[in-house]
Amino acid sequence: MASSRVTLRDIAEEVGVNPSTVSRALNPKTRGMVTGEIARQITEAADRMGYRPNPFAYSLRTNRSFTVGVLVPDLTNPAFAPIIKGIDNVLEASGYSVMVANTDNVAERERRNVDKFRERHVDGLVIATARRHDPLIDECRTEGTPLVLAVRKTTDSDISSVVSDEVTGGETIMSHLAQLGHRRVAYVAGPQELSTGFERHQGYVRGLNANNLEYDAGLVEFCDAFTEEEGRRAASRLLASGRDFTAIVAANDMIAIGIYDELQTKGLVCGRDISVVGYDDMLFSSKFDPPLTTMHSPLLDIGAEAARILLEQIDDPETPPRSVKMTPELILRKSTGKPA
Amino acid sequence: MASSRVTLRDIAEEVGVNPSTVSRALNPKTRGMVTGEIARQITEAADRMGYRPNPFAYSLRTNRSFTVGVLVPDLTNPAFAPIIKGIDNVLEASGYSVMVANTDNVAERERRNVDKFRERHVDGLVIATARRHDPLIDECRTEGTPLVLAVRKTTDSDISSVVSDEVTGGETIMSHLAQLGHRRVAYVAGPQELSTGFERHQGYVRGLNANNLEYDAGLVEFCDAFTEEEGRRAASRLLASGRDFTAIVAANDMIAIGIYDELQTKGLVCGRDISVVGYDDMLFSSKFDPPLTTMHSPLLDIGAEAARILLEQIDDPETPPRSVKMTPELILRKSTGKPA
DNA sequence: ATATGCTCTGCAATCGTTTGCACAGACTTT
DNA sequence: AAAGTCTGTGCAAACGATTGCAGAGCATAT
Repeated sequence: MASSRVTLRDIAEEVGVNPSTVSRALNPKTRGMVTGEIARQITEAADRMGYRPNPFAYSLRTNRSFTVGVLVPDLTNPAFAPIIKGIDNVLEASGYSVMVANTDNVAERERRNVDKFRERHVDGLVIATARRHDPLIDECRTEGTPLVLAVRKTTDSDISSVVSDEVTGGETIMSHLAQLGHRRVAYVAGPQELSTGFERHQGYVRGLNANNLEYDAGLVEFCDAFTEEEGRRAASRLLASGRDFTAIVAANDMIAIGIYDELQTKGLVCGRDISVVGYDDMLFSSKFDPPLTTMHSPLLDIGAEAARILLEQIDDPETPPRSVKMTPELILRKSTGKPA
Repeated sequence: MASSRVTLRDIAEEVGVNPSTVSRALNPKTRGMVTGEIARQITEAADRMGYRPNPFAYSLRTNRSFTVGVLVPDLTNPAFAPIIKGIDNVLEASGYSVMVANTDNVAERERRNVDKFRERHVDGLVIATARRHDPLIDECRTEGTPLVLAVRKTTDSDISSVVSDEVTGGETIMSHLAQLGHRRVAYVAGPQELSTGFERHQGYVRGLNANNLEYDAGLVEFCDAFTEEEGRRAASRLLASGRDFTAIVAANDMIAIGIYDELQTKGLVCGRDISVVGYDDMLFSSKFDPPLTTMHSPLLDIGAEAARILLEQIDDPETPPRSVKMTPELILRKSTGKPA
């Protein structure tokens, strides 16, 4: 009675009709074609016999796999895991399965996995690894499988994406700091080839202007990656520069942690001697020492929305690309205060 | 030149042979059957034309999908994400794709997803949601798809699993505490229907004995889930009991965090007034306030090893079940100290 | 009464592989 | 030289669905 041993043919024999009739009866779209009573018998038999369509046969015939591929730089990074969860939640409800691939930020692995996804004929792709200029994404687009970018987008606007409004996020942070009285705030930027890194930095600059603070190139340091270690090094450079500042804003929470590390080794206490603000509000950022003031990115929602758009696109490939921008929210905690 | 438009038949026509010959030439196992020169021409043509086998056709014929399903309670939980990453790493290298499903600890969702995996004919399953007595797992076993349990296992020993040595882990923690001079240590246990919760508690009891400390039922509180909130409540009960103790060991880091919360609201300072130890050494446990002394669970390795065993089992279904136990490692940080 | 249309079902092809079987030709063996 | 391997290839049948097409049966319109 168990696994998909029972086929359309079995049911057909049971009921005494042709397999094609069974197929039609079981497919909602064609069910109307078959006589009510027969259709009833067929579904009854199918249930009784425990019929489960063979997905390979189905896919071979239709070229649909009810599968989508998800590409992330790091499954274990709290700034990405929620995205996958959001995707999984909506896709599971729609009967899709999600295949994930971890790329550790290496382009070659990204390409390899996208190729694998394509070979497997996934119905769609959600990619969270995009660079602002990304040949891989270009290929994907021209190649034609539905695609939506999550969190990180390309400069290209005619491709679906769902991200958070990074620049106003960055701007808001600056206003918060300005309001507290900070005049000289340093910035530890993320990789500029990523939209997140780029736009958050843009937000910083705008925030400076909006609050009549002047831009000082000596106050911004760039990281090659969104990592603790990079953050620590940047903070170290900042501190060593001898420049004067009362706050540091980080391009994300991971970098902020690195800043925490460096401040601590230098004997500075964050929140009192100097303010620090992060970005993303990733898991446990409220548990750090001190709890981190940060901009909340609605990652779960981003994932869910990306999945929804992808489904639209799968259902109707003619759907024009759609880009949505979620709004982040400032979370005030203990790492910021009035300037010392 | 692009997607899998080119089939065996195309190559066959190009080279002037029968598709079956092409199939044999391209399959390493049967390549020897075909004349060297022809085989060479075939691979050359295949490369040139960009041949990619159609996975659906392959799977339909062979019933192999080169896909494995992974079931976890929570993708975003740092105590699970690394497992998936470990699995993904080894499976990716072997050409498999991994499908993940998030179950949020709800049995019905576990079943639904396992069913889905089966319908999709995954070649194997790794499950990280098992309860000690788990009907779903029993079914899986009798049903026959290769299966390995990760982190959480059933009481059943004839089923492959890879876990960490929880009881000696728990025991070691107690020895550490005893060595510091603690005589009365409380325990906040995890769900007893999970092997982790159960065995870690067992380790606690053994550790008590090993160090000539007596068991006091009033000093152990049970949690219904490995969550911060449950931990907080348990700590609250403990504190309210009026009992005397100088340390609390938590069944995992999440619970430990909850304990931190409660201590803080009660004005107790962890590491000085009272010691706390966690379990798992999940991401950021070194960043908490204070940095958490905890038992490191080699989650990445567990995932990787689970994947390896699964591959063995897939390659040869007759392989007897294998259970491996990884050894955890105590990480000393700031949350433990001499009794106040 | 014939023509026309409509509804339902069956036939058979197809998707792209793999693989058992038959067989042709060459190579041993006696 | 006849008989018996052995090798390499092709043929065709699966695997289990979907779907265009044809036609049977019946009702309606002419």
